[in-house]
Amino acid sequence: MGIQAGIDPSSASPRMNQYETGKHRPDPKTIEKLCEVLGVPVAYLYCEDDGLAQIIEHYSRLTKKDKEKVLKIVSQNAKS
Amino acid sequence: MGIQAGIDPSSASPRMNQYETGKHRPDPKTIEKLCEVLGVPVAYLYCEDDGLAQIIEHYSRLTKKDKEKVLKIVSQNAKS
DNA sequence: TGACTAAGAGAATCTTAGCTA
DNA sequence: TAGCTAAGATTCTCTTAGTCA
Repeated sequence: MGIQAGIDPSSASPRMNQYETGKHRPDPKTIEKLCEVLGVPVAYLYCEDDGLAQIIEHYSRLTKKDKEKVLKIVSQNAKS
Repeated sequence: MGIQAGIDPSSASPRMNQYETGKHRPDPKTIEKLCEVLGVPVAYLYCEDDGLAQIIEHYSRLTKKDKEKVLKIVSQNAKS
């Protein structure tokens, strides 16, 4: 289709292969939609560090208290 | 220049304006280079949540013990 | 049938040239 | 001079058509 109004199922297979082989990357709009469907923040896909990836994946589901705990650890360490 | 072999200083000004006005976004290679220069992980730029952004910004500088503490909080909460 | 690839179409950014305060 | 914009050149992805196991 001419106008890009969503993800076209008929070309999903070639695109996935192009991503996997490294020939192309998904463009930003596609990345956003993938993340919506997957229920993860966009930042998650740009993460090389596995530990950081876990944090990003679960951060939004943390309780307020646990978010505070994490931020405290991070900001205390940032001072030094 | 024909070949894209880096960030061209002579067109930096229009590009920054195009990013600021929302007319264009930086392409992925440019984003990577910007993050190298800024010393932040790529994921940092894709972060809407300020708390999470702080975590990403400082995570790589945490001590091993503090990384473990953070991961513990995240994984405990993920179970429920 | 499903996984994968090549090549052209289409859409996005980058560059140049020029305008505005 | 610095900041900003328009439009074409360039580069990249997406689609189609087709091959291969």
